[in-house]
Amino acid sequence: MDSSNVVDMRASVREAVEEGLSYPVQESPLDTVDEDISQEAQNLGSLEESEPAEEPVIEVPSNDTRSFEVEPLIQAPAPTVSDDETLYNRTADETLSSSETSDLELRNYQKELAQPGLEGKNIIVCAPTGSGKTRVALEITKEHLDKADRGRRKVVFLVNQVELMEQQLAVFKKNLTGYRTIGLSGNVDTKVPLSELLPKNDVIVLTAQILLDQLRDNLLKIHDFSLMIYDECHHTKKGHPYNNIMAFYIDQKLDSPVADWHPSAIQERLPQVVGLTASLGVGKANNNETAIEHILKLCANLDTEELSTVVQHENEMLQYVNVPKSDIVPVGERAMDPFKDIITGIMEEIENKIKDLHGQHQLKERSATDLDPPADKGKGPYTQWVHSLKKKIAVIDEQKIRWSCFACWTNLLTYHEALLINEDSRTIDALDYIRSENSKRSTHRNLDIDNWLQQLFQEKEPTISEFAANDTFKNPKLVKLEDMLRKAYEEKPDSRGIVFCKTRALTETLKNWMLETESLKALNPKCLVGTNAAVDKKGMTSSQQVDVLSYFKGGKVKLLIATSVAEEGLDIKQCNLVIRYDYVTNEIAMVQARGVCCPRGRPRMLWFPRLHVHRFGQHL
DNA sequence: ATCAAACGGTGAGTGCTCCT
DNA sequence: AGGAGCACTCACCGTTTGAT
Repeated sequence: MDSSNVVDMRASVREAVEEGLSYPVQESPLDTVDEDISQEAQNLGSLEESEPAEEPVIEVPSNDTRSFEVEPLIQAPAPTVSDDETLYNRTADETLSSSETSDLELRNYQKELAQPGLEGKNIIVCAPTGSGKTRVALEITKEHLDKADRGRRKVVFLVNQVELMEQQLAVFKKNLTGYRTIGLSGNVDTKVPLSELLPKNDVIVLTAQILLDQLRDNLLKIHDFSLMIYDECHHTKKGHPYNNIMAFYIDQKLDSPVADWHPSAIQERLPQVVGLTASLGVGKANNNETAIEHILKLCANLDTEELSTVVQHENEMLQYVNVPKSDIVPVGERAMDPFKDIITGIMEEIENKIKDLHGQHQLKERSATDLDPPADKGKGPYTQWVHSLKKKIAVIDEQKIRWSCFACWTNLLTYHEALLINEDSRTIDALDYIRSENSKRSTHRNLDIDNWLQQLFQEKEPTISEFAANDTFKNPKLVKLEDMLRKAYEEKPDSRGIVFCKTRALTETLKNWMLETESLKALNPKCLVGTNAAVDKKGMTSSQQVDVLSYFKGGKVKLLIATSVAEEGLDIKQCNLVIRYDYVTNEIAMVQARGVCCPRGRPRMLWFPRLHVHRFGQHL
């Protein structure tokens, strides 16, 4: 299907929803949200929280749709065996404890969440991570399957990551006795196509892409399933596989005449759709209208009748859900940064050289302004400029000048990257980076320029080295980080922590820094990054990931330094300290990461938001 | 087992238009 | 002139698939 079709479809359904043709989604309760949202907008982070939990609970008497505040209304009293949702651990005692929970009754608030789903409605279950959404989904699945003859009903549980598939499959297998459950993902090496597995199983746990491929190839139809559950359903938008799958659903729905849009008639042909999420998010919205629109869009995409949130038993839920203490720690930049000054000097010389070379070659009318770099090196605009410069150099005809310019350019890029490293990490890391890049550089063309460039650096190298070793110019961010980590682990030596940062390279330099720092060495920090990048680009293989995680659980590694890979889905029970190292993403990740910690001890979120850093600098 | 390619989401920055 | 809003590009991260 053409993607423009998808969009149109979506729009028309949305209109239908809004006009009340199919399901009247009441907007009025949203009014109660207004204050909260505008308040958030003023919040500096403004990501601090975005609880869609405050969304309308349609058809539930909702005179008091309250939000779960991030601010700890109640300090979590730390139940001993926490939630059954986190079954990532597969050690013996963990499995034991989870099997114990399997027979437990649903908690009241979970019953509340499940209720509309049990009635067969299309719902989105919206509750914080750790509240046991999977348990709710299980209950709905069970009820759904129990109601019909064996084999007549098929449930598909969709996830967006391979590891989640394994996690959820384990939960379903353990708790859904009497039914046949199977899991499938791109990583599972099976020659049996999904369409053949389907008749032999009652519940299938899938990564979304698999189902999407089958639908596209016409091997499966939406009505082959009677219940679809979307884990982390806030992804159901734009071109995400979830949304593409729902496009098939909506296709089928629109195929039938409007007169047939009677709930019971629809149920005959279409599966029930259940979404699970901690937070629907508000997209790029920065005001109420667009926020509401975003949420309505998601609801339309998932053909949702009702948003299920906890209202009546909120207090009970708060006992179980982890409400971490969250701090924002403003940190200034280095008061004096000789490294930056020296490197900036070198870069200016190179920039001028490029201008010269370019001038020799280029015709007059080529505007020289293109070659004027932004004043602030080591910042975003400069990144843009450097990369656009590459294109300009590439079109120089004369080979020798092009080569020379290119040599200058690669140096410039290296220095720029080094400044970025210096910003978030140690000067020595930045210096090492320059050194290693320099050693990689080929000089086989024997250009004068290479010597010139090398000399430029070598002249300054001893001075830089000296500064790098000088404690006076330490990065304040690192000083603060060390301080916090040291205190946290002194207070509770058996803590586990995660530091989130933006790039893979930064995870590496932070790890090295910790290993070379006396007070942090003992934590034995390890990096956790995604599997996509090749190993030589600081990527990891999935087996390495598993290793690191098991070390972390076992306590051999007490601190993880991770990119966004650890944000979603990975439930790491023991973790009670989360630090976002100058890394602010979006409100969903925020809510997710909050859920990563367990309620034991005193979980904390600590931010180093860039915004604050800047503000602070100005005020000083 | 490993890698690259294709694809999608996100944030940040740029340049354009429109409005005040 | 200056700001808001929008579409666009880029870099980065993630996933899956398929080839080696």
